[in-house]
Amino acid sequence: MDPQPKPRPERAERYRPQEIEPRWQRRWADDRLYEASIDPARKKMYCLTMLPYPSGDLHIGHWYAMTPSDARARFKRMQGANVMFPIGFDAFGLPAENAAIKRNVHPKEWTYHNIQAMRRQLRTMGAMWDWRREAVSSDPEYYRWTQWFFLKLWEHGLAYRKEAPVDFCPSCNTTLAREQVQGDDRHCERCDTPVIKKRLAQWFFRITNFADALLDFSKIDWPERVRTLQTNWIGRSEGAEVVFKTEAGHPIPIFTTRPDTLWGATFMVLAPEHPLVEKVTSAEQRAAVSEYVEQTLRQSDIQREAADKEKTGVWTGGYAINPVNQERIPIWIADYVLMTYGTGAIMAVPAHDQRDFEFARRYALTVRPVIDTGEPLVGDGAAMPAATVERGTMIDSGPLTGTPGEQAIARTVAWIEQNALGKRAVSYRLHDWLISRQRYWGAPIPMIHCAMCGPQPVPEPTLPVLLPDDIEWRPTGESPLKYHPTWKYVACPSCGGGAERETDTMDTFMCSSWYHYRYLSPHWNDGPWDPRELEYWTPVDIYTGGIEHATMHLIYTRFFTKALHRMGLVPFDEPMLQLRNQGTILGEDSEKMSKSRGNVVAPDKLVAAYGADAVRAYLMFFARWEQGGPWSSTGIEGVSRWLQRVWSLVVDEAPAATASPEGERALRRRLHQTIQRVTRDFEGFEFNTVISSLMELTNALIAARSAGLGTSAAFVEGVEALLLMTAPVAPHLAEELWAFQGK
RNA sequence: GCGAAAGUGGCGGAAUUGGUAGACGCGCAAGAUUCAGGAUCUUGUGGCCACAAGCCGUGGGGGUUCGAGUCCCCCCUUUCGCACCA
Repeated sequence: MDPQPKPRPERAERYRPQEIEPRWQRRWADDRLYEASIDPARKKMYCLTMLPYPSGDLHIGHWYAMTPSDARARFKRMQGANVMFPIGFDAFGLPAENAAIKRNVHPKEWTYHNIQAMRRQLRTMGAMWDWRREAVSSDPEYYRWTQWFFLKLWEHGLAYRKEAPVDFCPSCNTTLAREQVQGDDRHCERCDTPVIKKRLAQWFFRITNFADALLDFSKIDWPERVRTLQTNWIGRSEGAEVVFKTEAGHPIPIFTTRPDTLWGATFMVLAPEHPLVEKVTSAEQRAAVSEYVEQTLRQSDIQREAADKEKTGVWTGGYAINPVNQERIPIWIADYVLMTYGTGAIMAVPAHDQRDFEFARRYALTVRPVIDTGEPLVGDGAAMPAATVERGTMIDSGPLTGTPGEQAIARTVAWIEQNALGKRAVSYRLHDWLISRQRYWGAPIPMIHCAMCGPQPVPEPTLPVLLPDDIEWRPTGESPLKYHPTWKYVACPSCGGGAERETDTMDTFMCSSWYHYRYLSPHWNDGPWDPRELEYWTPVDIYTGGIEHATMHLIYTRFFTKALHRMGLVPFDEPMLQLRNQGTILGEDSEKMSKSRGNVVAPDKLVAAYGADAVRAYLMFFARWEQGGPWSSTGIEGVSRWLQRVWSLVVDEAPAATASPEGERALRRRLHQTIQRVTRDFEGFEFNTVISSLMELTNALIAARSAGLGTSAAFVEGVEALLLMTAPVAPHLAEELWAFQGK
C-alpha cells in the first residue's frame, strides 16, 4: 500500500446521489455487467424475486421485496458465483379489464403502458436485473407456451373439464366473478339481487394427484410458516371410506377418520347439494327439504362454515342401512356437511363427535356410546353432557367389541375390508385447481368444442391461440370472447366440421407458475425454454417474495414443476430450493399503507430526495426483513447520514498522521470482526445487522482517522473493505468512491 | 376453541454456544457553528439518586446454575395460522 495520499481527481466534494446514480446505472448497462451467461466453470446461482403485476406504479413494498434480494444477489456475485437475477411482468389479469370497462382503455394498451412506466422505475433501484431475460406473460411469445403446457397437462390426463358451481345472478342472468359478489348477503354488484350457485362446465388441473408429494418439504429449505400454511391447506386426513345404502339400495359412500365408531352411527347427514337428496326424500318431506336446500344455496361459504353457528337441518324422510350392523337409521340434510369435503355425506356418531352431538340434541336424535374412554358412562347416552372424542375401548360394537383404543381404528379398517364394506382411505381439503376464468385478459384455453368429437386440443403448431384485439365491452360477467362475432368459430381439428373455441381464459396463476423457466430464454421459439439454459440454471437457488402467496402461487408453482417432472420435462421436482419471505412495510402511522389513509410512501420521491442507495440501505436497516414494520421518515435520514459519512471518509483530507501500532491493531481487529459478521448476516438474510455492522466500522474508521491513523495501512485496508462490503447495499456510492480512489 | 411464534429503553431493534443487557439508528438534552431557522459536528441519554457510590432492571411469579434476556414450570398479553374438514 502506498502510504502517501493519492492526488485526488477534480470531483464534486459533496455526496450527490442524484448525480452519480443514473451515471452508474448507464455505465452498468453499457458494460452489460449484469447479463448472466452460462459458464460451466463457475458455480451458478439463480436468484429470483417474485415478478410484479404491472399496476402502473412501483410502490415501496416492491422496493422492500426487491432491493434486499438484489443486495443478497450482489453479495453472492461478489463471492464469485455466476448470478442471474431476472425480472419480468405478470401482465394478464383483472385490473386491466376493469380499466377497460371503467375508462374505456384497451387492456393491452393499459398493461403495456404501465409496463413501460414500471421498467423506468425498476431501473432506478440500481438492481442487477438481467434485462435481456425479461419476460412478459401477456406477450404471445410467452402465452404460446402457457397454452402449450395446458395441452401437455391435458395429454397426461392432468387437465379435465367438469361442472362446478359458480356465482350466478338470477336477475342479470349471468355468471359473476368472485369480485362482483358483494356484502354478507352476497348480492350482485349491479342489481343487488342475492346470487345463487350455478353449475358450469369448467377446466381443472389435477393438483390433488400431487397432494402427498406437495406435503413433502424434505428437499427444500422453505420457512416453517409457509410449510405449515401449505400443510394445513392440503389438509390430509386418514381414515376409511364405508359404503352405506339407502333403503332402495343406492350406495352412499362416507368418509370417516373414526371407523371405530361405526356402531355408534345413529343417523346420516347429506350435504344439501348431495345428488342423492332427490332420491331419498319422501313425499311428505319434499317441501321442507326443497326450502332448506334453496336457503343453503344462497349462503356464502363463510356463513355456512362459521363454526359457532347453530346447526340446522331437515329430515329427508328417508332411511339408510348401516352396513356393519344392518341398522336402519334416518337420513338428514344439514349445511354443516360440506359437499366439497370427503364424499359430501357423513355417518353421524353423536356420542363421539361434538358436531353430531349438538345436532342430535337439537333434533332429539339417539346418542349411543360405543367407545369406553374411562369416563363414567350413561347407558343410552341420553344424559351425556358432550361427545367424548378421545380414543378408547370399543363397546357395543358387534364382533369388534372389546378392541382396545390403540388398535381400534386399524382393526376396524381391516375388518371392513375383509367384509367388503369399505376400504382404507385418505381425504384432502385441497381441491383440484379450477383454472377457467370468464374473462378476456388472460391466455385463452387452447381447446375446441366439437359437437361430434367432444373437446379437442388446438394442434400445437397453430399455437398461440391469439387474443383478438377487437373486443366489445359488455357488462355481462361472461368472457367477452364469447360475444366476438367470429373469433370462436373454427373447424374441428379432428373431423373438420364446425366447432367452437373455448372462450374462457386461464387463471393468471397458471402464467406465473412457470415464469422462472421462461426467464431462461424469453424469445426461444422451439420450446418453452432453451434446454442448455435449463440445464445450467435451474432449479432456482433462492426465491424471495411475500408470504401472502403461500397457498396460491407457491403451491401452484410447486405443483407445476412436479407435473413437469412427472412428464419428463425437467429433471427435478421442486422449482425453488430456498425461499425467504419479507414482511410488510406499514405506513408511518403503523397502519397498512393505503391511498385513503394517505399514509403511502412513494419511492420515486424518496429517490429524488435521498438517492436509491439510501432507500435501499434504510429498507434493509429499519427492521428484521422477515418481519417488516412501520416506515419512518426520520429513520431514513439517519441512514442517509451514514452514507454521507462514508463519502467524507473517502473524500475528505485526513488530518496529520501519528504512528500508533496499537491503534492499527485494534482497527484491523474491528475490520475482521465486521467481515465475519457481514458475511454471516448476508448469508442469513439478516440485513439489519449487516448495516449496523457497517455503520460501526464506519464510525471506527472515522475515529481512527481523527486519531491520526488516516494514512496508515490498516486504515487504507479498512476503507477498501468497507467499500467492498457496502457495495451490495449501496452499489452506486461504492462504485463512485471506488473509482474516486483510482481502483 | 385448537396450534405456533413472540414479549428487551420514549421508538425501530442488537446481544454465536447460558458469561459486561440495551450494539446500531431514531428521538431527546446540552454545547459548537449560524443573524435566525434548517443542516452539520461534539458530548450525553434504561430506572431510582443532586452527583457519586450503590441499588433495581429484558411481560408477571417461581425454579435450575458460580452466572439466566437466553434453560425449566405456572400465569398474563400480543401477533399469526387453522377453525363445522367428518
